[in-house]
Amino acid sequence: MSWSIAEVARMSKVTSRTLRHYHDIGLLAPARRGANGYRYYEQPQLLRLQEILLLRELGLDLDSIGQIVAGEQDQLSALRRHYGWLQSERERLAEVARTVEDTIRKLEGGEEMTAEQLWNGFDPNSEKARALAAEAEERWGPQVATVNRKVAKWSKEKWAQIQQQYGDASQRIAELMDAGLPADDPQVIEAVDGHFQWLLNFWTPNRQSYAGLGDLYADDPRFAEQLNAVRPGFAEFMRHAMTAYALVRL
Amino acid sequence: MSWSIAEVARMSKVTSRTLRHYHDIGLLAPARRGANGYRYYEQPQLLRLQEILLLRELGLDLDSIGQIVAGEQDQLSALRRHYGWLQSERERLAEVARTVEDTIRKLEGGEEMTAEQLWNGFDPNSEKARALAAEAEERWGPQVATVNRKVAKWSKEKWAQIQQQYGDASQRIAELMDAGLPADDPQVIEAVDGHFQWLLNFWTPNRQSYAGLGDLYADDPRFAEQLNAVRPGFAEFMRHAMTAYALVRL
DNA sequence: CTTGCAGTTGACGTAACGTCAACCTCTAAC
DNA sequence: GTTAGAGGTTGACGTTACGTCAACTGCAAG
Repeated sequence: MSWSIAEVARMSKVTSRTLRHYHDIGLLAPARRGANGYRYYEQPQLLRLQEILLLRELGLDLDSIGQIVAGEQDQLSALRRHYGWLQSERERLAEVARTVEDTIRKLEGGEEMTAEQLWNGFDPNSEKARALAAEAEERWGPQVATVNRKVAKWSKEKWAQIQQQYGDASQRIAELMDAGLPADDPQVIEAVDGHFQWLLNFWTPNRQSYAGLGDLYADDPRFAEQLNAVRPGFAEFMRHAMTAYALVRL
Repeated sequence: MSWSIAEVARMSKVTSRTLRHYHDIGLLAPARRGANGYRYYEQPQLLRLQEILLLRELGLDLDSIGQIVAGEQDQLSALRRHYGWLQSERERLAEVARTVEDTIRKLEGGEEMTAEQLWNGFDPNSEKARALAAEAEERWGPQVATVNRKVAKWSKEKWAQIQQQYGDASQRIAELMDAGLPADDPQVIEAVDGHFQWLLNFWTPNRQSYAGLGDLYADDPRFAEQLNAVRPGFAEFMRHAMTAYALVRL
């Protein structure tokens, strides 16, 4: 039993380009090649591929992976080394983040906040956020209260991250809108998934509620104002895009 | 007043190649070019360079930096976005590290520890480490006790990181030894700096004590055994290299 | 026989430079 | 006046892990 490159790609959720690349760098050669040059893989190659992908998920580079699967390096010591690297990299990022934070504070001291800096409006302590939260609690009940309690405990780091996640998602969607794509274009749907993933930080929508949130975005002037600050007409575009997303994916 | 590319490079601690690169990508053009094609920079360029380097230290990519110094993007919102990215990247690494940790534990369950996995021998709870610590305390007194108390509080992440720092440093030195370089070669000295930096996690040596440690490495059979496991003759090489380092740098 | 999907081999692009190579220019010493 | 040495120039390749064409071939179905 042997499989073609596309079959292997589908089975292992990698692209055929990746498999060709692995062949090029000698990480995973196919079992044989057809007279036409096609690559054919068999059981042992699949097992090796699984091993490779497992190590890849751990963040190891292909070179190290190659040494490990070839038995040239001890897997355990390679992982220990990698673990140490991960820790120091993490610490480095933490230090950089601290410096960035200090810089932001210094800049904030001198400058007033501009509208752009408030583009997302999701500061949990803002008037607007509090008003929305109270209203939401009244309209949707105790679930919202749970969310409110959850997010109140988030650190400023987590807030910054989620804020940026939202910013990135709407930015991507807005760019597709700029490109003239319709709101139900597959690319737009895919980009809306970024918004959906972001929303999962707060609650888990279903088809109805996600589309409903889209309506709220366009109908509630406070939301609409936020969104249209990104691009004129963005709120309406989001409504359609979210509805399309809900239909296709939820 | 104008400066040549090498002068600017020295003043700002970047390479001239970097300055040429920044010119190529339009991030920092020189004030003028001589008839011979030489780049000449003046005050405004230096200021702009300082700004660029400051942002670079914060981990921003050159593209974003370009937009900021060109005034096309708000510095504050760019930094906020970057801060969010740093946090999510940090969290991603933490998750990967956890997975790696789990994998290591699984592997450890099945396999015996090999000599290679113990190459550094710096597990603080090992017999060997305890014996050395007790002896050191007897020989060098209360300073060692302080260090012992300090390291006892380190987390396993920190230990892994420091362990790997040591492993990397000795690996680099050993490779230079393989290449046949003498122990006082500038490249070796530079590599020994990695060992010195690692040692700073424990205590701060001076010229005498660092060279003394080198002697200990070669003379004390317990240390020598560790080191010679990396490469035969490595302990003796380290003694010379550390002595050379102490003379040149300390 | 055509259509269309799936396969092939290049080759370029990505980030931020490091590191040659081959050649030119300046400065100071002999 | 020459020469050595430091410093300048423009390419161009290498790094990571593929994505993304482009141009072409193979194979099965209508």
